[in-house]
Amino acid sequence: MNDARRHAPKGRPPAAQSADRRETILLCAVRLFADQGEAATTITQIAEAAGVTPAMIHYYFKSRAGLLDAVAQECILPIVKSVWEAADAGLGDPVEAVCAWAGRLLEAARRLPELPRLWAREFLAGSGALRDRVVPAAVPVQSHSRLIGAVARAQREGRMNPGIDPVLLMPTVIAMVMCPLAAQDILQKVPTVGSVDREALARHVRAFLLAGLASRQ
Amino acid sequence: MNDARRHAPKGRPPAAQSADRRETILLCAVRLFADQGEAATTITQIAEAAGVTPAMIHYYFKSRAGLLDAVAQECILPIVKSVWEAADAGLGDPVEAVCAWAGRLLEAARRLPELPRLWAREFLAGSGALRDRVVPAAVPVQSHSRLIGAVARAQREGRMNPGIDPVLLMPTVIAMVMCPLAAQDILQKVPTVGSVDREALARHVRAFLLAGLASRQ
Amino acid sequence: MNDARRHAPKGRPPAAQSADRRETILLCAVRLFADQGEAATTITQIAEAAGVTPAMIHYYFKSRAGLLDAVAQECILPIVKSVWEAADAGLGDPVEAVCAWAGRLLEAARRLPELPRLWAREFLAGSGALRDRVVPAAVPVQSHSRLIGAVARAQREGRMNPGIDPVLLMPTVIAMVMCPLAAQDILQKVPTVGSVDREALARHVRAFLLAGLASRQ
Amino acid sequence: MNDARRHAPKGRPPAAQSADRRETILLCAVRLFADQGEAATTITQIAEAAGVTPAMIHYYFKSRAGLLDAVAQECILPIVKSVWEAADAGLGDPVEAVCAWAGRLLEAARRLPELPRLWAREFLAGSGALRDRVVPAAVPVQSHSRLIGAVARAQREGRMNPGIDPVLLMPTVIAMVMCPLAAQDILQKVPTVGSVDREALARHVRAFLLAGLASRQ
DNA sequence: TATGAATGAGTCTTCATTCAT
DNA sequence: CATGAATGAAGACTCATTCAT
Repeated sequence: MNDARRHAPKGRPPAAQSADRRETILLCAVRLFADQGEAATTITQIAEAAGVTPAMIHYYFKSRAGLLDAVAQECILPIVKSVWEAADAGLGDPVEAVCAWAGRLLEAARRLPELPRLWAREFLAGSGALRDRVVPAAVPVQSHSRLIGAVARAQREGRMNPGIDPVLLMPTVIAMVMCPLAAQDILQKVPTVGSVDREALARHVRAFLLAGLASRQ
Repeated sequence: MNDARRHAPKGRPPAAQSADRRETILLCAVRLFADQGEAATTITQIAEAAGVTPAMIHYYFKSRAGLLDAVAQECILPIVKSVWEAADAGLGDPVEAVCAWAGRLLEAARRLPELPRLWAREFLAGSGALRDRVVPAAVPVQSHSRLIGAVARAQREGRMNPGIDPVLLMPTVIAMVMCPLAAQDILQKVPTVGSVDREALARHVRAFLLAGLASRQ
Repeated sequence: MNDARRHAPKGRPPAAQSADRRETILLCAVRLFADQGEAATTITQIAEAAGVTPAMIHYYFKSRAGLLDAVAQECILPIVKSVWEAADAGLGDPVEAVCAWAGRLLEAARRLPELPRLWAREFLAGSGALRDRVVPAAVPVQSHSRLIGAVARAQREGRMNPGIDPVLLMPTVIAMVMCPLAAQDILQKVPTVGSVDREALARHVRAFLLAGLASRQ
Repeated sequence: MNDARRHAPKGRPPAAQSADRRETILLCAVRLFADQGEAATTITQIAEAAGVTPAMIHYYFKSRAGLLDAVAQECILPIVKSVWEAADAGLGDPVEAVCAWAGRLLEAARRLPELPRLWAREFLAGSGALRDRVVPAAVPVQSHSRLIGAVARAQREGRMNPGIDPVLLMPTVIAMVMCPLAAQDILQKVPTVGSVDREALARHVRAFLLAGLASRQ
């Protein structure tokens, strides 16, 4: 039977198959969490979406909590953390730093299209099992504080719009990028809008930030 | 029923008591929905918070669906609709119109402090029993289209920042106002931030909008 | 409706009915635990035996653990503790004290016929959810130590069989009383035996103890 | 199979390895059954204790029932049956016959230390999958009846304590021997007791029986 | 008007068991 | 020989809902 395995000409080896199934389950879970919220999503729904039995999900993840752990650690946190990488670079020009940061947010949303909706439903406000696994590990307080400091300095030196509240800048930028993506299905119903074009959003945000953050004159 | 309450001769008038209890239940429901999400909130939790029995809630609202109807119709929609009132006025100066609109959003969040969190969790993205009762009735497609038109016209006439995407302006403004309020508990953990001051937010948003929407020069 | 209740001529009042049902559930649980062991008994089995739904059991006892708590606290411990009451009296004549103690064991088994089997299955040896709730609260180490001391003294003074190990006396007596009762269904299969007569057991144990504990001569 | 093992030329002979593993599984099963009861023990627990996979256990024993069969047939029944061997010898002096019988019980408990706890939990009372496999095959009704007859005769002839109930003698003796061993962990908590010494128990039981069964004077 | 009692449907979870490899 | 993967059946538990009182 070793031979049978060794000569098997095609078909993915069982290990890969199993890993794939795990991946599929995680992906379906993320999608359903983004659509309905984590609390409203049952293991059975995830199993159906992934084409497996509910018991299979316990086989891979031990429990619902284990699945949430895996979703947070493997699907969400790597993407979210990438947004903050290199966030400390280029603080000499805070406007450009913020624009770069917004660009990384957009890139994250491209890599994980469910991110904007997850962010809105699960992370932005309130409490929840998924939020507890993501938010504490995702907000780099130090980087944020450094940005706030750099903005305040630039304002004192007349290089930035003094009306901007440095403390509210970061949430404002996240909001500008994520909300239109999260609200796609609402915007699609507005006849003049249609689906949100990622390129158009990037241009819009950049134009808004450059004009809004620059010092007058 | 105001009359009934006014003329009630002695003791707590039963009608008023009943109306009060109904009010209390609705309020507690709104709070729990904002904190935990509608899907994660049980009738029993609402009953405990309101100091009544679960059966009482069915007595007043017939069913969970009935409670959601009442929350949407009586607590949320009146506030949300007020944001769009007079939205068509002053479209001659879209920048000022948008600023006024942002001001009405802030006022709505002052009257219903749970609104930003509800908006983030329940209305912005995805699906949900509460969302189905609020969003379709809350987005006035026509007003929105008129605003889009006015902005586009102002851009063609050189009166507004041409980099702004008229279609994305409205979601951007909602996001700027609501997200910092919804994310209060995250922001409070950033040491340099503390609680979000409504006045400061108003100034920040206005400064951002005036600078960001104005045409250069 | 108060009237309706007040004048209701027959039928047990609802409060009593509810308490009865609780009692019935506890009784059925004790019986099944004695027959099959606690670990092998499902909530559904108890519910069926009591003529209620499984959900009803959660309504009364919150959880399986809550049911076990109630069984231990309300059904078992009161009976078990009564065995040790007045155990310190009459230690001047340990033989008589032990006989009296055996009598209280028999009385306990009369009041709770499931006790011998519960004792054998759940309390005597090993581990188990029910045992953890009963044994620690049921063995009065001090009374036992005092008895051991009194026996040793009587042996030194020549008033008791010196071959008896004082430390093993108590387990021996419990065993002599409880095992024949616990093993009724085995003994019934021995043709010459039939069911164990409580009176006969009392006489047998007393005769055995009097002869076995007395000093020779 | 002994041959196969003996002549195996090199390495660990696979057959022996397999037989060892089987043995290990049975041993672990017996231990867990004694500790927790058969009903509370899962195949997975046994597999973990034995260092194999649950599937392995099915491979060796076909099913849970098969494992129970093997435990009963191979681990428990041989030991239990040895207690009754030669039980019919020496019935001329029932007191000595009973003492010898008690000695064989102690010997059985020495060879299978789990026996007292298994006896208490699984065999003494009630019902259970393991009990059904052991008890019917373990109680030799005829030998027991003969002992009962011999005791009654000795009582009529004035050679034994007439207060003893012949029918209850056998359960009494089993109880005296097994209970202190089964209850070791309770007795260890009594400060004056400590662990039960097998030698001391043997002397205690013999002294108790000799004095308790002898006719007065 | 108000509620304690009751329940069916559905959730998460565990377990013995099977099977392809 | 051995096991990782997979599952159906069953367990405890929760919840919205109903109803007699």
